[in-house]
Parts: sequence; structure tokens; C-alpha cells
Amino acid sequence: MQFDLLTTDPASKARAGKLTTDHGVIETPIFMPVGTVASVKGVHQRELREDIDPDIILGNTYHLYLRPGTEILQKAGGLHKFMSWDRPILTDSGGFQVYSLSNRRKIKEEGVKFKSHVDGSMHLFTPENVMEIQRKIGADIIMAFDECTPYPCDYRYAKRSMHMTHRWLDRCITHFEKTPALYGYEQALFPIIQGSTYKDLRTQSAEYIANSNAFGNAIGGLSVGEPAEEMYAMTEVVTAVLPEEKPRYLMGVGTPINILENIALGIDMFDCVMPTRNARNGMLFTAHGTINIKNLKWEDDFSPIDEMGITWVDTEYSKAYLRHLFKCHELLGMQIATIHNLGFYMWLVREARKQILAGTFVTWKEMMVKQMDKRL
RNA sequence: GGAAGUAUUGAGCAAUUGGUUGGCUCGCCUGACUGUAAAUCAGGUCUUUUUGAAGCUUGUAGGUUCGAGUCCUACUACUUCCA
Repeated sequence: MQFDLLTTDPASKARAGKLTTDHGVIETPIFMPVGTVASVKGVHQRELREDIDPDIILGNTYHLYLRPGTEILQKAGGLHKFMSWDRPILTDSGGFQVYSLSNRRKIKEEGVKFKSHVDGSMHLFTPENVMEIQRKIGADIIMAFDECTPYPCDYRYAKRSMHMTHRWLDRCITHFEKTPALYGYEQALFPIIQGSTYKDLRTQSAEYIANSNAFGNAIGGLSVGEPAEEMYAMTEVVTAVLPEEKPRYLMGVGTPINILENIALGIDMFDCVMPTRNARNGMLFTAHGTINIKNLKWEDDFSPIDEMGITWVDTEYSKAYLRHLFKCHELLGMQIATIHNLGFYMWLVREARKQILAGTFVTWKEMMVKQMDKRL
């Protein structure tokens, strides 16, 4: 696996790079669609490949461990084969579930005891077994097991949690190095910076994570409800510490505007459920603002979903038709909206990359941020 | 022609022995959604009002009663059964 930093924007900290994996090249900055349980909800792999065309997608360790389980995934020959996706995959470790399933788990130094949201059974996640599970899932990039703290989070807790995440990282690395890749291609482990919204903790965590000398570095614990300004402030603090020559992944972000702002701060990789989830709930992202397609005002608007026509669905279908599908709870509506949103997100990061390479990123970004900050 | 039953806010249902109907579900309208317990969740949805609040309401018209969606009478509409 290799990361080549191609350009750094002179007017910002934005970067364009190239991450080469055994499953293909990832051009950064990149947005990674989320496919939690071995499916990017609402789209076929063929549509994903041909219409949306992301360089990499996400899976989730906690969810895949529960269903179908590591045994099945191993029998299948790994997640790529199981889900028929031959491009790169990144798996999150389950650290986010420590946060989002907070009422069904207990955190200890040893690890986290989970009550399954599927059948209520008890499971223990430790840095060690999370590495093993991720080896068996077989994603190209795997994540360290961390605690994603909520917002707001008091300083003492954030500090204690951060240190535990660091200790967990050491255990992750030790165990990762002890366990071989199972399917004949390389896997890289990304450590995760925590520290909530405290600059000193973030700096400290970034230093610790940078010292682990991993292939790439991730920023976690953001986009959990804090104001965007705080998120940007934390990104800035952290990127100042992280090595230039390694990819930086901001986990769980975000809105199109969040993504552009964080690209400007030096982030290379993003993932977020927003384009897919919001699509299923009737929200469309466009270059000119967001659309709630369920709104009455689209009832007789026969103009294309999106004049830009990034994906074929944009011009194939009208707003009135898409609204109709949503009002009737037709599955097709969610599929169309998902293809549209993911197509738009991919266009956004690809265009950002072009602008960075052309040296025009900042002007373009300012224009886009202004333009997208609207409801249609 | 005869008999029985039903009538509540867009729809469908609820509402103690008569004791504040405006409660529920759906629909509709509007929000929300950031490493997916999410095709989910929240709010609104009789009228007037900017809020606060005020007012009207259980097919129609009467009656009994301190008090009627609930009991009685007539009418109207619908449903079912018998001719």
C-alpha cells in the first residue's frame, strides 16, 4: 500500500493525493459511501460501480460480526468476494457503536461489553478480537478500536477516554502485527485521534497517534453534535501535528459544506451516512442547496431532479415523479435519491480534487459553500 | 313494501353505570438526520388569532336530565336481511 501526495494547495492546506491498494487506486480527497452490513443501502453493486463509481466503500465490524458473522465471511473468502465488490473497502472498528449504542454496552479497560441490538446476546469487543475480526472481514483499511466520546463531554472524561483509546491502540497494533492477512492482499491499520473538543487533548492525541507511525491517520469523535466551527477548529489543531506524507481520514463527516471546509484544512478521506440515509428520508443534495422532495411544492414540478445531470437519474426523472414515489413509499424513490446523492458527493470531491490540482480550490470552495448553503 | 342496524374532526376506529370527546392509527403538512439499532424520528393537522388565547363541535330538529356522543321522538342518509 502506498500514498503519494501530489499537490498541496498554496492558498489553503488542501491536498490531492493517490492511495494505492491491492484492490485499486483511491484518488484523494475522497468520499467513501457507507455500506454498514455489506451493502450500500439502496444501490446495487453495479450501480455503485457504474453510476456512482466510488474508489472505496465502508463496512462495519460490529454489524458484520453480528451478521453474517466472521465464519461466513471467512468461508466466502472475505468481504470483497462475499458482497461482490472488488475495489477497496475500509471497515470501521465498532468504536462508533461504543458511542451510538451507549445504553447497551459497558466500557472497561479490557474492552467493551455489548448487548447485541439484534438478539440481545452479550458480546465482548477488545482491541485484540476487533483486529482478528477485521482480519477475517478482510478490508483493505481497518480501524483501531476506540471510544468515540459524545458531545458535550467533560474534560476529565475526555482525557481519561483518550488515554484509554491510546492504550487500546497499542494493543491493536501489537495484535495486528501478530495476525497475518488471510486473503493474500495487504491490510493497513489506521489509528484514531480522540480528545473531544479540547485543543490540548486533540494535540496530545494527534502526537500519540502520529508516533504510532501507521500508514494513515484518522480523526474520530467529531460530527457528534458539536457546532461546525468546533469541528473545524479540532481538524485544524490536529492536521498541524499529523505528518504531511500520510493520508488523513476524518471519520463520519459530513455535509457537503463540512467536506469542502475540511478538505481546505488538509483532510484526504471522508465517510458519512448522510447522502444515503437522508436520501431514503427524501432529502437531496445539490450544488445549489438541499431539496426536501416530499414538500408539496414539487407536486407539479416536472423539471429534472437536478439540472446538472451528474448521474443519469438526475435528468431521467422529474421532481414531481420522485415526490410521487416518496409519497407512495415506492422503493424506487429511495433508490433514485440514493444514486443522486452519492453521485453528487462523488462529483463534489472529484471536482475539489481537480480544483486543487489546478490551483483554484479556494475560490471554487468559497463559491460552492455559499451556493450550497440553501434550501430549495 | 317490511324488518334490523349505523351516523364522532380527510379516512378508519376509540370514548367508564349518561360525568371535561376532540384520544388513537392512517393520510396530509413541516422539520430533523454527520465513523447507520434510521425506507427512521419529531412536531403540526375543527375554526379564529401574531403569540398567548378564545370559540364551535358527535347526520338534522326536538325532548328527558344538574349534566347527552351515550337515553327518548321525528326526520334524513347509508348498510344488511326479507319480500
